[in-house]
Amino acid sequence: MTRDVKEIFGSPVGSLAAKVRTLAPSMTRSMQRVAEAVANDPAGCAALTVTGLAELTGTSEATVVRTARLLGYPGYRDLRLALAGLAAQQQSGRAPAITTDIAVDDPIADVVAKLAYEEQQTLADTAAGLDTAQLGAAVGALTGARRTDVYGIGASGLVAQDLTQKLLRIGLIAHAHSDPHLAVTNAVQLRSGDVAIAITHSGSTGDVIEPLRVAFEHGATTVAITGRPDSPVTQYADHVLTTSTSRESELRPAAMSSRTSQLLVVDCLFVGVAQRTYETAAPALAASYEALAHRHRTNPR
Amino acid sequence: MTRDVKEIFGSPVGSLAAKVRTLAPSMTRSMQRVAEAVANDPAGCAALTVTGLAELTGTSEATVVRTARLLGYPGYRDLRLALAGLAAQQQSGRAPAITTDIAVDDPIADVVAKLAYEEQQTLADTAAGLDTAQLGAAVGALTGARRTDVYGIGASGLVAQDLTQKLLRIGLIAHAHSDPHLAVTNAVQLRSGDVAIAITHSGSTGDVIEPLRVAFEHGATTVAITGRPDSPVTQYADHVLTTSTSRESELRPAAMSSRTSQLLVVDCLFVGVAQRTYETAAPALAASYEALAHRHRTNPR
DNA sequence: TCACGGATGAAAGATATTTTCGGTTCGGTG
DNA sequence: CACCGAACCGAAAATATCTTTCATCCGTGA
Repeated sequence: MTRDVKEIFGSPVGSLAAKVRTLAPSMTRSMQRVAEAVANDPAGCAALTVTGLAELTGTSEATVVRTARLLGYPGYRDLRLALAGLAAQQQSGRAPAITTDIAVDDPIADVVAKLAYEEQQTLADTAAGLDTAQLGAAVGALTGARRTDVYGIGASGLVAQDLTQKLLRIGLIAHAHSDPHLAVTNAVQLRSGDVAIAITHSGSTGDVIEPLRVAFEHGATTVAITGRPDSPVTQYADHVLTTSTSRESELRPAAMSSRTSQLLVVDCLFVGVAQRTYETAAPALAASYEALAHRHRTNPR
Repeated sequence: MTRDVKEIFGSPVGSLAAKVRTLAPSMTRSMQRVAEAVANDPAGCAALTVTGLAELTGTSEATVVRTARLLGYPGYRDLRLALAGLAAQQQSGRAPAITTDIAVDDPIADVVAKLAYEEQQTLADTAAGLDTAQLGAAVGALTGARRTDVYGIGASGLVAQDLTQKLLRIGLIAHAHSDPHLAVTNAVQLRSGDVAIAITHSGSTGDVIEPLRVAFEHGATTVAITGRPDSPVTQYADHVLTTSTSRESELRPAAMSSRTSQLLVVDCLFVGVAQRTYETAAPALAASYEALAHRHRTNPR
């Protein structure tokens, strides 16, 4: 046979349409119909069986197989796999382009995509902007602390609790305070060697600044986790950990991205401390996991 | 026009590895072997027939088909097509970034980078795996609810509180419960038209399942947010929202990524509800922002 | 130890793909 | 105009592949 059949299985599939055009002249009428269908709608054809494609093009299975052969595949099965790949590439090629704000009439799928994208963005920004020296210093302070108090209100209060839960798990003594009065009352107890952490996005939440100030004045090592590195809270902070602030919109208040950002910082603190106290932290983590096992119903299998 | 660009043939293609991770715990040993082979080498497996893959993994055809089913495909044939698509994407697109686990002696900068990367991964996986139909249904239920109760314990308890805070801000009546007894006591009060949401990564936390069951039996619409779509909690859930499970390591327990995942789902719920009740939600959001203004010290430049 | 329930694979059954083969069309030819 | 041959085409048989069923096996808990 003089025509040189080039093996394209495993080579870029993007040339399929071109190949169809090249080979079209040497095809019989029915084969052209099949080839055309395949070139026009790879994804759709990938979903069809030989019989289906034969019916769609008004031809027979044999013709479909012959066409597949002509296009360089061992049979229809392999053409179909290649089509699936092509379809996937086309799909992924289309950039989601989710740069716009979330709109009131966005379908739910868009909401998911946009939120996920924005939170990813927030994480990247936070990681990029985080001062590792400050972080390291904060970790150092936590590692040697006699006790640690964490202040946060509203959404930041949950982050404070999250940090506290984690620190407790590795054997540190930590408390979260969201009641301003109790926070101050406790802050008075702190002294050198203790750590106080304030979490506030705006950096100007009085109820959180106040206990930090008291802790600061009593000699505790103070840390601020805030999105505004020039805000009042930093005034009383030995170490400032900056969270990133992303675009906010009406349907996505700042609290949402700041929470993501704060949690990343908190996780970094936790892992940092766990590293430095690995000898005690690892068994403590294992133990707390163990202790909870019986609270879970037997796993179905 | 369908907005689900990730979907081909009804199954998300981009998240296969994530899906394997999510479902792995509920798989039998042999099925895990098959799933692992598929996740490790999509391209290679796409070239194999059922029999071939069965031999490769040392199992039987039946097991391969069962695994394909579990992964959400009608049969092996469709899994194979999806694999071909995945392979094409991987080959053409970016090489999948491989990160190592966080090690005890990683410098702090690496810790930040790895954590941020893994959380981003978790977000992407969650978004890809989230069933928008279920999400939409849950949003619909929340929108018309007389009242909403949210159950969560430990880290999930914080997520429950986060959701509650948000819903309250847009004028819904919502409560978070982390005390199992109080939760059940309150669940008894629920009736048709009310909504109960259980948040549990393992899906088998008895203290969270119990109130959901009670709510379910009293006619409330029930929602489960869990990383195990086949776990006991789903038994009493009208709508199941699946969070993704990422690789966990000693220094990065599962709780960390599950929290990220859960929060994304919660945010989606919130935004969804806010969209549908925009007329009342927007002013409510503005009002709550307004009310807090005086609690912040005047902002310095 | 035994009984039980789920996990597993061998083989039967169903479907899809490939091959075979004979009918049909079409252009050329006597 | 009748005939011939070659290529085209599709129905159906043959084969490969996938799916389902069912008996066995294995681990588990009493």
